[in-house]
Amino acid sequence: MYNSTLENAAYDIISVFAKTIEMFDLSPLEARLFVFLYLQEQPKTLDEMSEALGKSKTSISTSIRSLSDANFVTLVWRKGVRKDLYEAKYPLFKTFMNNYVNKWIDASHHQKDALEKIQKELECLDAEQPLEIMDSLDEIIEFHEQIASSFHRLQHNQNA
Amino acid sequence: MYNSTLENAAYDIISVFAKTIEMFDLSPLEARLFVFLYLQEQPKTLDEMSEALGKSKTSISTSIRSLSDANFVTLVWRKGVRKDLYEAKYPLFKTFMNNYVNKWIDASHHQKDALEKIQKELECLDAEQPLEIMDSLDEIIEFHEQIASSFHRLQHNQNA
DNA sequence: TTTTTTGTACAGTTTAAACTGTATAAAGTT
DNA sequence: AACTTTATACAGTTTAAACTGTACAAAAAA
Repeated sequence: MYNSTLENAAYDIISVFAKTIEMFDLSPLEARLFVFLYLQEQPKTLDEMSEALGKSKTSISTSIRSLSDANFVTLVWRKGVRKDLYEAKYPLFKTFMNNYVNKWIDASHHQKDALEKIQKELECLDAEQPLEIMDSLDEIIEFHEQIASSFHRLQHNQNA
Repeated sequence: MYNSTLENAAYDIISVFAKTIEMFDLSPLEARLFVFLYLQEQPKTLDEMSEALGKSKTSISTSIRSLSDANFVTLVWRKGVRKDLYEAKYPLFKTFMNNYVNKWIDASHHQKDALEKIQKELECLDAEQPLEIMDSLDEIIEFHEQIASSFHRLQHNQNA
């Protein structure tokens, strides 16, 4: 009875916290998986995660790979243990916020470049008549600069 | 030929810019729709948007409603015109960043409340043995506080 | 080398999201 | 009041995402 309440609490924490983690652009399973690992004392194997979350091993494998690629979890070696062991990266805030902010900055730079390329092509056209679209394009490019600089600032303030 | 190049440019701008707008949690159609309106001088009707984007009127109707609910577009009245006319909200950055930051702040507060409720319930249990999960829960709650305060700061710095 | 263990590729299934077309209610026009 | 016009509710279809199970390749154990 006591344990059951405790397990319920763990389950509730996973459910709530996973919702937050999803906001960092992780799929529901990736989010649950990360949170599960975060709450565990010891690194876990694919089979343990599969068992604990009630999902197929394949599903866990693909999800844990995404998490690993994004650097939210790390593979851990233990002598004598053949299976892959994964654990959640620490600390929470730095790990997620850095990743997230970088994604925004990279994306806004990339998009801005694409827009400036279009802008150059438009300038090469008949420059006589003033094109309203050029003004919009300026605004849109500035919008991307504002995004980049905002998230840049967020990254700096992060430790404050 | 000239017009065609210009139209291509407009199409490219819509495609690129819409990708950015999608990052603010808008669906692909919602994003294209907003960008289309943004590039137009005059407010547009459902039929015009449907025609321009090659989507059904129903689809436009539901998407424009979402945009309107989120305050990214506004209904405009013109005397003599019976159809609903929509235009994009200005300015870009303020409109989207405010909305986005508020979504994060609201969500992190809401999630934090849910976690603190779980925390209280856990405290009411047998408080004798130190539960590791309580420590994790503290960290997780702090994580939510850090999210809220970061985005709060982002909102303030926004005008700088 | 043969056998076992472990992670992942791949094909197929289930589930959910996006979209369409018809029907209808509400409002405008005659 | 009868007739149009316009937006949306709803049911059904298409498209994409999530997930599963079998099969297999790489590595370890025998």
